[in-house]
Amino acid sequence: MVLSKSCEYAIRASIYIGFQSDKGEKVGVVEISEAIESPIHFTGKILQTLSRMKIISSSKGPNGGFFISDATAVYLIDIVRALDGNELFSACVMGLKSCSDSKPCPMHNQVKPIRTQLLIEFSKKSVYEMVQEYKKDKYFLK
Amino acid sequence: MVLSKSCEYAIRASIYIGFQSDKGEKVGVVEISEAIESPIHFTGKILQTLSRMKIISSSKGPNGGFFISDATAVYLIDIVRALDGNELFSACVMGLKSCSDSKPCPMHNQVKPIRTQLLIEFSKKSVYEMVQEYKKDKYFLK
DNA sequence: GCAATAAAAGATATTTATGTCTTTTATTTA
DNA sequence: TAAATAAAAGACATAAATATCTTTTATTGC
Repeated sequence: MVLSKSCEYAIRASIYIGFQSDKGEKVGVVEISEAIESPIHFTGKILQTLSRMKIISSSKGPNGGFFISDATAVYLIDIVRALDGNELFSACVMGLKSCSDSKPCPMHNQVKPIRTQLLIEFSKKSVYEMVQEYKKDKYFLK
Repeated sequence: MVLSKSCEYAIRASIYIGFQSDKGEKVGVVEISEAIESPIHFTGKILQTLSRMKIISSSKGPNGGFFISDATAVYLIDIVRALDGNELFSACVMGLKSCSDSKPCPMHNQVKPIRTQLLIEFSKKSVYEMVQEYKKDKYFLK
């Protein structure tokens, strides 16, 4: 798989939170996990991570919940890096310790532009944009 | 990570086996795992899989070992598919069950050409080619 | 202050991937 | 046929990812 399950849930949760924030609403973990079809408690953990990473915000207590103050400022790449780190864009395809630009593995140079492209696409896509598309029913979150 | 550890080891093992086969030699799992710096018994399992999948060949008994009869006929994509399946090229980035060409997730259309490109590169690279580069000391196997 | 709410945090469980060890089977050579 | 060799197969162990459950902390409204 390209991204971990945690990361997949994180992306979907961020979109749903962004969608609710767009309406001025905060949203709790139960509603989120129902909306994106993910395990509740596991989702809670992921939201904690996203919160610590300042990707989403949260408030406790009644009328509390998760929200995103500025979805135009959060990009897909931020979520991916927060959950899965940068490996996808940097680790050698063959798992070689010795692989580098100066001693490249057989796939190094072929994979490099592909990764760059993936990084570019992930960097271009904001949560805001994904929320707008979601509002237009262009896709589901499960 | 892009590929599983099993798959990384499988690629490196295949190259080393191809390298030995090129010299007309069969090679055992102990030598392979030393050459590619991988856990011996785990490597044994992976070689069994590659063997079942007809990617490499093996013979038991004295002077037995693993070999590749025609390295020009084995491509990187074959090894990747044998160990990791086709997910890397097909599974939805966000893990959506509903994602498809007609109801694409926000990254579907951006990721599609990238995956196609990765598939093309994996399909172009033969074990033979990787062995030739290895013979020229262009890279290490660990 | 008290009760209710909801996230944060911690402990535990399950599953999957990774790794190890032992036994079995096939082959070769003497 | 017996001994040695090496892969195949099976059982087991460990680590990491995924998932669940319980307790704690912060906040709100009464």
